[in-house]
Amino acid sequence: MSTKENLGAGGVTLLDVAREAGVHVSTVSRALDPAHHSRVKEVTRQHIEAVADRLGYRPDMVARGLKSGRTATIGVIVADLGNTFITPVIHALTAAVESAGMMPMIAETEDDHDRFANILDHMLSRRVDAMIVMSARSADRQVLESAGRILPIVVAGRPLDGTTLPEVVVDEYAGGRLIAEHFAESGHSLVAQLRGPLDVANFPRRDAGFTAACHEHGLEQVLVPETATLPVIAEGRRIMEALISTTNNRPTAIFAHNDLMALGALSRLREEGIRVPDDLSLAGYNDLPMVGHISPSLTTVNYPGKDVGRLAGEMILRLLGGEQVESCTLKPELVVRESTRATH
Amino acid sequence: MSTKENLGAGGVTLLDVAREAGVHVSTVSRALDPAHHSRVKEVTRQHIEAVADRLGYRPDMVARGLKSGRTATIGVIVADLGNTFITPVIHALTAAVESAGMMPMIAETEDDHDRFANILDHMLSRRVDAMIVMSARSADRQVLESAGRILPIVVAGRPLDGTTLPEVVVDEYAGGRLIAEHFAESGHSLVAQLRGPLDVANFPRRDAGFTAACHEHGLEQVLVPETATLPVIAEGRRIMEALISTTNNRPTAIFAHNDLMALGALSRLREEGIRVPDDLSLAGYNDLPMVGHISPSLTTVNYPGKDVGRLAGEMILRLLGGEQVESCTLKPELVVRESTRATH
DNA sequence: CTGTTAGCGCTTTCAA
DNA sequence: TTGAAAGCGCTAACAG
Repeated sequence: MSTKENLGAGGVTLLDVAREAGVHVSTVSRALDPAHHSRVKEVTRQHIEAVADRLGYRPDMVARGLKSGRTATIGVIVADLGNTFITPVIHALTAAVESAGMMPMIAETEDDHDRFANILDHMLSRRVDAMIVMSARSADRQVLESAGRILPIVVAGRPLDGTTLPEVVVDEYAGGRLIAEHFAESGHSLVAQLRGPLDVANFPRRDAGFTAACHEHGLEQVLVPETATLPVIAEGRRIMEALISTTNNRPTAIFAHNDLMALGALSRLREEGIRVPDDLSLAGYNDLPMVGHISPSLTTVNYPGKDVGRLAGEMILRLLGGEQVESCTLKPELVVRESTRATH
Repeated sequence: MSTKENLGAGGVTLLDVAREAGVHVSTVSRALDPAHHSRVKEVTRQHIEAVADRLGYRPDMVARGLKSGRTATIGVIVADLGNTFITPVIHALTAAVESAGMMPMIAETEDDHDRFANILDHMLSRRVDAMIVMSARSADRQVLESAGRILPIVVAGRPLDGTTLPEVVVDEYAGGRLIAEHFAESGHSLVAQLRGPLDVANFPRRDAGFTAACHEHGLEQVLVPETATLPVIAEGRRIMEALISTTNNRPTAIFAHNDLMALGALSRLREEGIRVPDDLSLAGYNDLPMVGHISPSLTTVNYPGKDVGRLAGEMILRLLGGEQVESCTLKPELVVRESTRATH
């Protein structure tokens, strides 16, 4: 046990182990570092390991970080933990970076630019080795890219228009198209969107894809001028309300820009006595774990979160290894369930 | 710019600022540290701050952590980010510790003991100043308490039987009672539980409270021997299935140990053509943000996540300030919605 | 194969 | 009020 008692990591230092084992601290350092295993005699190594074990030695990553410049920590910034499409992303990226001995450090912006900037700053201060950012809004680009000149950053899940940073994203335009095509095939002719915040690139892209496919298939759109300030249940309700109260020619199918907004819309529709799908078809986006289990189960677009997470994690690892990487775009898939149906 | 280029924090060190400002690094350190503001002449301080700003100085918390023993980081361990009752807890505790300049570092065990032990180890290695643990299963107690001898730990959300660590929890026994009483008042006489994992203390307590109140009110329980391995949708389905297939006298009201399990049960019941609440009443637990919006909206027990998070954060801060703290237990509230109704 | 040495960037005595 | 100096625990040359 060393003299000072401000030690969070367990109190036992390399020096303690060295003394107890009767060798020099650098020998202990080498013996305990898998990368330098080989540079120390087998029997000393075993002896050192035994001593370290007995003393309960735990490496101090803070000290290691100061010396080596690496903290084995990946900063992960998300917008809203309540939006559960990120859960599989986090699981997969954790698994990916964990295999390299790294650990994600998750923080949440609550979709606020100031909080975003703050978190970025904190993470840089804490010297995370790299970052995976899933919370980017267009206003965040400047500060994010300047951080990108300091350490490797991968933008995941939420695309960022005009960024030079590598991205792992899903083809949102294609996703929007899928919904419109599904509506067209089901015989709808008047449709509408409940749009998410336009400064989160996913949503204008879904809008663009949906709108393009509507044109191609001769669907007419009722435009709801309002867009959600956040992609959440309450905002879905609010935009749905706006649609109900202002329109006299009611669409027969609605595309809510994500599942949470669809949930909000659904509950507002129930209050109004409008039945889904009998009176109105409704589709969401993301395929949250629960939306296949509710009534009516939700037609939606699958979000390949596992792949996004795995690829983002692998990309970070490659970046840290000095390799070049290229952005990649995954394909979404339509999931048809009960909330949409053909017109008669 | 210093010579070495392994600097993650922005590249500018205290020394750089000192040189540029024409003072000694210790003066810069004092000038930039709010706690030592006073010990440096006002005009030098302003000058130093200006230089630091111009150079884009960012403190290196790794170096600071090594020297001072504090990293301004609170480890937060959760079981499952997909279970959104934790979202408000995280928001509130973030707000609480943020006011003291600290940042939570969130990690997820996925309800696995080995992962739990690993994360604990990592966090100790990284010298977090304290930890808030919301993922404890009974098997985790040993290792958790031994960590508790190294740094302050608060157990939150999930109680831990027999622990000596301070807790911020909700009265789960009372919560279980609330549901049974509600069933009794609604005229039910044969009821059942879909129980969560018994090594997570919330669930046996809910069971005990529910069972006690059943006895008091003369309710008979159909016992489902199986318990969920995890408190998730799929397990809710599975236990519901077990109840459906083995029982010939069917209960008229069911208490699922949390909302996710209730969702699973609900979807299984729909397949079976059993209507909720017409044929069967169903209650959940936690009041997840979405369960008031689905159909039928779920009767459940409110989980005061905001308070749990705030209190846990404040408790950690007090512990770090050397104060004594006492465990506290919050009261849950019943939320009656559409999924339960009176028998005729 | 092992020991010596020199710091990483910062805080914090102790002197001046 | 400021400077000098020591050192937190560890890694990584370089010697031997």
